[in-house]
Amino acid sequence: MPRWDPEGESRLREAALQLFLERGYENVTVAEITERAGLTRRTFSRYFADKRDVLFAGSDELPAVIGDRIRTADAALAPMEAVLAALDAVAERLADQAAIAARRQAVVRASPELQERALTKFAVATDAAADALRSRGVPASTATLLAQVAIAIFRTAFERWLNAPAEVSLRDRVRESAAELSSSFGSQPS
Amino acid sequence: MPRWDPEGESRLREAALQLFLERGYENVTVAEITERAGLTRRTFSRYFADKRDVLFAGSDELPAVIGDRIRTADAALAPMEAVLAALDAVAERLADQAAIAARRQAVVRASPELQERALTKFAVATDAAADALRSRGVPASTATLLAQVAIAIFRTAFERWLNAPAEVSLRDRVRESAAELSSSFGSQPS
DNA sequence: GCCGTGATGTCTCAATGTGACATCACGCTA
DNA sequence: TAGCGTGATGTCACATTGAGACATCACGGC
Repeated sequence: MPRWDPEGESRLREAALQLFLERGYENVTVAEITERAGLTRRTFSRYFADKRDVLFAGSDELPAVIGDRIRTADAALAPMEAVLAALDAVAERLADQAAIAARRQAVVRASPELQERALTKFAVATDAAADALRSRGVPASTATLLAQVAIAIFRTAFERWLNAPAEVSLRDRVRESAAELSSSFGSQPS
Repeated sequence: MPRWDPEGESRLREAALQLFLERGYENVTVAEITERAGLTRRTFSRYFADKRDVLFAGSDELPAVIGDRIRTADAALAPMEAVLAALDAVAERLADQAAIAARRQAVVRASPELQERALTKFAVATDAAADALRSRGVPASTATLLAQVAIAIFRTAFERWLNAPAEVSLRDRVRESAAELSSSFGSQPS
């Protein structure tokens, strides 16, 4: 491959992650990323919609996984049960990604712009879950509510897991968070 | 005021909302907004951090309201109860804003870029609620979880309310959504 | 051995966000 | 009443981004 390596996209992702870690997202220019990757600014735009997207490529499969699992879950399961089962599936997919996830999260945490994009990624997953719930017969706005709550549970679990990946599995963190929320509704003094 | 009316900011907001409704967010340029408002592009940047912000100005007080209410809620209330009480307060603040909110939501719904910013605004409210919960002694990650769920409840309630503002009050929609979620946890077959 | 296809480069432009500095109106003060 | 400082606005310039139009080059199939 004289003119270009076949890994243009992954080289761009890696170069971007490196530069972001070195100098911070806002202090890195697209031209610098492509320069390090040996490509051109125009080429960057062909792989990624915008500068932020270079960090989130690959996270587009999780929403599909969530939707599938919810749809194919045992029909006897209550909606929330089906959602939690789907989160288990996602947790297994991410089980070996702790290292990469931590590196990326460090970058995201330092940049409001990237946090904003991360929220849209969560929103895409939320929409996928909500759609799947509706196909199980859950009313539209109820489905959205449950989906949002599910993603909230997962985000909490994911964060706890990243803080100590070796101690408790992501899967167990999901169950822990769900149980915690459930008990917040159950024990209501007054 | 010969050279400039004192209402520069509000004129910009109104001009922007009009133009967005007329031609869609992406097809409107900052220069056009300022032109309609009788100002300059540079002045726009002094009022709003970026083009999206012109739609969300004024929504910065709600997080403070939420935080205050959670902090000042009866100390005997369970965390989730305190949060729901705070949502009641926000609901009352917005009770008479249905018309404006609907107009703005129409614009946001049509633009992914604006939806992204809307998510950030929700995130700010979430953070405020989480901080307040922590000051009540709720563990950090539990506080974040409950705050996210609270905002999810509110978003659901808000959407239902906008669909029929005259039928059920926003406050009652909040309670309705909360009860719905609670029962999703309560009735778990198998 | 040629050629189409696809990935990449080059050139160009509109739009955005921002820094530096000028300008103008207003209120205060002597 | 004149002058002055302050704050809001305008003017100019620049770096960066995202995208269209077109050229270029390598590879695989015929």
